[in-house]
Amino acid sequence: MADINSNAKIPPQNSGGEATAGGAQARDAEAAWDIIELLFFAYRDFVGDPDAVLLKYAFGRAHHRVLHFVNRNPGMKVADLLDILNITKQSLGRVLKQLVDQGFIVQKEGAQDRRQRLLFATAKGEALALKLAALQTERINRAFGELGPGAHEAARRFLTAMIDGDNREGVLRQIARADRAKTRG
Amino acid sequence: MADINSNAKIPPQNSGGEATAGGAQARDAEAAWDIIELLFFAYRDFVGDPDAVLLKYAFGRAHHRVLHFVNRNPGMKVADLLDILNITKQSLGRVLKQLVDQGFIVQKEGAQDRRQRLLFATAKGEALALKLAALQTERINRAFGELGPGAHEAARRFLTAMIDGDNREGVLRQIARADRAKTRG
DNA sequence: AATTTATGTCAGCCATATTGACATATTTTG
DNA sequence: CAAAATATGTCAATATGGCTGACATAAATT
Repeated sequence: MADINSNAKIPPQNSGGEATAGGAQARDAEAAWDIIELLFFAYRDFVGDPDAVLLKYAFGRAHHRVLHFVNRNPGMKVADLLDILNITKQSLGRVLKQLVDQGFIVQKEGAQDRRQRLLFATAKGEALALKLAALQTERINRAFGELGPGAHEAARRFLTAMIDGDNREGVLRQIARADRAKTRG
Repeated sequence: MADINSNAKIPPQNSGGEATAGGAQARDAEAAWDIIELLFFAYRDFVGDPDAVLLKYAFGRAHHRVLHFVNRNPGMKVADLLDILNITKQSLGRVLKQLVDQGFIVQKEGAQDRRQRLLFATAKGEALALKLAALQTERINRAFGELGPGAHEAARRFLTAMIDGDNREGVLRQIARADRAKTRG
């Protein structure tokens, strides 16, 4: 299980009588198969939502990731973005250049440190970022609507607990900071 | 936000005083930013676990996905796998061939329909699939351990609700069927 | 017998990632 | 101040995992 592409239907199974070729099954009883697979399918659908919109701009998911985090963290450094995305600067380079060239992101020289190229979403970039987030929010709110109250908090707690322990605080701080950044405006 | 690569630390933010280039923020108040980003980071760490193991076999996430579903659904048809992964047979071909050539998966002619090449994990393949699932299960169980009882059920409900409505039943059936398949052995 | 289905394969292309080397400007340090 | 470190960018080559289109084969269905 890893990242995924997009949607697909679960096909009818042939459930034939053939036995598995392997021998040793039984002690995988405790494996959390349900969560592993639900996470796979849920995430697949979740990231699939924006794809149609991105297609119209000839953008891929790489662009989405960059735009999302830049929009959420106005003035972030290139190095910070690289750390969040965990890609090389060469990989970021191409995608970022396209976003800048097409006016979705601007880079401004750092005030204290003029080597830095701080990243900002333009109005155009923010509009796209919000459109994409709205699609995903729609799915999330639909889910919370189906589940009872408290579902949001439960999901937040579950997802937080799934993050690497040594990184969790940083993530929470980052989310809180971004919230502030985007709320004050 | 979309699929991701692997781990990375959240860097300190420069939180500079620069204002965003865009103008319109404020009505994104209802966007579920927290869930969007938590899902991103949680999934990133979740799929990152197996990467180190896969590296030793010179396998990628594509191999993991194939091996996972074949192991969970012994005797599945190639066409079913294509539908679950939502890739083309040409894409599957390369990865599947490597798994077959290296003895992780075997293909058997269908009994009723001899055109079919039913897929089975070998003992070797199952061992690897279980090893990878164990890593992910470890993370999941750690999370459920931190949260109280009922966390498993809550997570299951949340993730299920996040799946496309028209696909949800199929996913649940698929998971249940796989559980049966691997339990009877 | 003709058609459809399940699968495989060849060939070429694209997006996104990688490593390594090197360049430039700026800040920090000895 | 000179040297070293840092932030960023860029060139080139390469790998992975997707894609489309075309075509092939065997077996099932009509």
